[in-house]
Amino acid sequence: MPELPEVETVVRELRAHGLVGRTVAGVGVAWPRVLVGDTPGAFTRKLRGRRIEVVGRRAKYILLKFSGGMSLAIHLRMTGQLHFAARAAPRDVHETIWLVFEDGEELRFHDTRKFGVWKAAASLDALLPELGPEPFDPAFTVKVFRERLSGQRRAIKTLLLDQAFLAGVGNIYADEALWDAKLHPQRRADGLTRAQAAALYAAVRRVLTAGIANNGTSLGDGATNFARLEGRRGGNASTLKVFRRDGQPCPRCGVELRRIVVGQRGTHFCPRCQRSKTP
DNA sequence: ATCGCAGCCTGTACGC
DNA sequence: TGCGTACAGGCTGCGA
Repeated sequence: MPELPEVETVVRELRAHGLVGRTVAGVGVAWPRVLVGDTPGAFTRKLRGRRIEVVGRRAKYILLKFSGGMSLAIHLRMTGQLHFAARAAPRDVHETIWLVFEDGEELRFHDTRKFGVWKAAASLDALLPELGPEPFDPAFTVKVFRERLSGQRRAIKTLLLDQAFLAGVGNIYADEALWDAKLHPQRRADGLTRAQAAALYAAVRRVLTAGIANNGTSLGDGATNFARLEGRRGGNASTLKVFRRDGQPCPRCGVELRRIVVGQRGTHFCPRCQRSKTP
């Protein structure tokens, strides 16, 4: 569920809570598969005794850099949530892994669907898959975006969701950006005009910026929705124009919004504003 | 290169 | 109310 704005929100809150400077005294693992490729023992040996020096983000990964050149990547996937707790506080059944700090507090990972992943390694290359540019990297200009689009025959929405093409965009913000740019989700990516590519570039940044400003998007109120640190909810849902609003009127033209499937993902758009599949 | 599908899990919403 | 089914914001691996 979490996309770039949601992960960025969590990262900022981790910093604000004072995660930097903590030293790992131990690791608790209730669901070993969260570690993918490491046993709990091997994982613990990588982190124990190390101090957290930097808390950052790359794509949808939370990155913790530790003393001695070790890094930890956390991917929240669909339902991952982080929260701090006193060591003695009771554990929820959905808590799959936690760091124990020397000060007695714990950073706990609550993950209902258990898709989330924690991975530790000395190099970022070993930690992260191939990832496209960060949408807010100054080097990621509209020119770069256009160059990356060329030769891409896939549907534009599929491309926006491809983390190797562009990092951080997920289903919500892809739909919102395409509506903003007035582009049909199934348009062939290399068929966009110069102006359309520029509009999409701006739209992606605009919807992500709004998402961050509103601390992410939380929908509904079940246990499977995005929550910020400590279970707080993001406020961006009220700004969404099309996502999961099929059947309701388009905020721009009033026509009923529709839902289709593109690349096996639910896709929401306005059949009037976002018209042609082909230029 | 690109596509579709299964799989990883559990909770929620909806139809009957 | 209960039960079955579809669906979910992510990603990977596989075969075609």
